[in-house]
Amino acid sequence: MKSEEKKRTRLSEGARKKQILDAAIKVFVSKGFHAATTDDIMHEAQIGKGTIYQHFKNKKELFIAVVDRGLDELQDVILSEVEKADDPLKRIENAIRAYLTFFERRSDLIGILIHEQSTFQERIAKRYFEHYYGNVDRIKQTFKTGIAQGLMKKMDIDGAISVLISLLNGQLYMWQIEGRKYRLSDRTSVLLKIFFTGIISGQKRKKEYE
Amino acid sequence: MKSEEKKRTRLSEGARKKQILDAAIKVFVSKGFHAATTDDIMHEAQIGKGTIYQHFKNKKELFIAVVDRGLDELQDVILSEVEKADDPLKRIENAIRAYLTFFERRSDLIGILIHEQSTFQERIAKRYFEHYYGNVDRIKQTFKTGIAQGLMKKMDIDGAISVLISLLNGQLYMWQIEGRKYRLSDRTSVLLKIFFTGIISGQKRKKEYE
DNA sequence: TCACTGTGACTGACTGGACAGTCAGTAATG
DNA sequence: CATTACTGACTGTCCAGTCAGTCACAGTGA
Repeated sequence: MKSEEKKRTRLSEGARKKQILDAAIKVFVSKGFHAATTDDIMHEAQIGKGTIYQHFKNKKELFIAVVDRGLDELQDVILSEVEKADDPLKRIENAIRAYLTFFERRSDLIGILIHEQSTFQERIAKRYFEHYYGNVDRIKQTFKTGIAQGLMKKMDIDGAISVLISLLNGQLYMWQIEGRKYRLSDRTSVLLKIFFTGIISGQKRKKEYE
Repeated sequence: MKSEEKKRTRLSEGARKKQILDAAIKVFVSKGFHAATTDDIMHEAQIGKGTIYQHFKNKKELFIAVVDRGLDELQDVILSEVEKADDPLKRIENAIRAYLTFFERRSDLIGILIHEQSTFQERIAKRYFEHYYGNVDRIKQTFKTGIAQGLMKKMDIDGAISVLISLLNGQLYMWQIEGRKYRLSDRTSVLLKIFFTGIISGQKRKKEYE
């Protein structure tokens, strides 16, 4: 344990930043924002502490950068899946599937995203919603089309989208705190069924709520 | 500002504990767990720092006690509302309304609950679910009855409950990070409508998902 | 009714440890 | 050789938790 090579290397801006982000997400995931120390991150990345501060103003900015990278990835995946269909219902279905599949693969991001919002509320909310509403506007358009085509009920669109997003976020949330003991994507079918057709059976009682 | 009375008083176990919890929730709400210091809490409660440690092992235990008190309140409210109806659909409706109304009134608890789970995951999850599943078992029974009576579709009950809980938690979550700019209970009607009857209009497309 | 006293609830200045961020020095690279 | 990316020991700050001392109050007996 003594003959440590101290191979100091120089890297391009981008490569070094990626190296730090990769190390940072590992550490943030395993320890959480507050318990994670910059020393942990520097060891994980096998670089000096000062190097971190050449690329990121402080620990918080580094954390935000980690989150941003994740949100960008998510947005890309959803957009590309949604575009594979024209039918509004299929588009919504694709978005839901893409969302759950993405986080099944990148479950490390869940804790990070949840944590971010609870800790940095004000400052982050805005940026988060820029990301978010980029997608929301598209979803809204899809709903309008669906209603115009008579495929969906006339409804409070903002409310319905809020319900959908809540549903998806809530699913991540529960999956996470229950210890991910089932496959997230196994919930897709109940989720779709309920969101599309509800839980009530038969027309009579339905009328009360429509 | 100099002639401060230092009225040292003695209180019963219960009264002192309540005093500390009341001060603690204020401070935790306004600053968050990490930024809140025991000094803040002691000033808010107008007691000495040591007194806190006579009643709570450490800052974390104090935080958990704050959360516990909130969860107990919630459980009481929901139970009493649910029991006002016999019809399974009405029971579910009552639970949903009670949940949203409760948090509209006690919105301070939302941030606390969200934060808790993201920060203390493992340790807390168990206790949280003890609380939670106390209600979940009851909900499950209600679903079974509803299905037996032919009011609800035959479905994956665990999945459906998970969807409902996700939906509700997700709503709190979004309401919170969007800055509570609408009335939470204004979402009740869309939420009920979708959960009970879905978004699809007309029988044809519905069949694909039922 | 009052004075005295023992108990333990209460206090807050202090301590020890942790950790973010700095900066003087080191060495890789052109 | 000059430049500058890189390093990590060091510093200043912050704060949870402690504990030696203080004082409110109940109990006791005169």
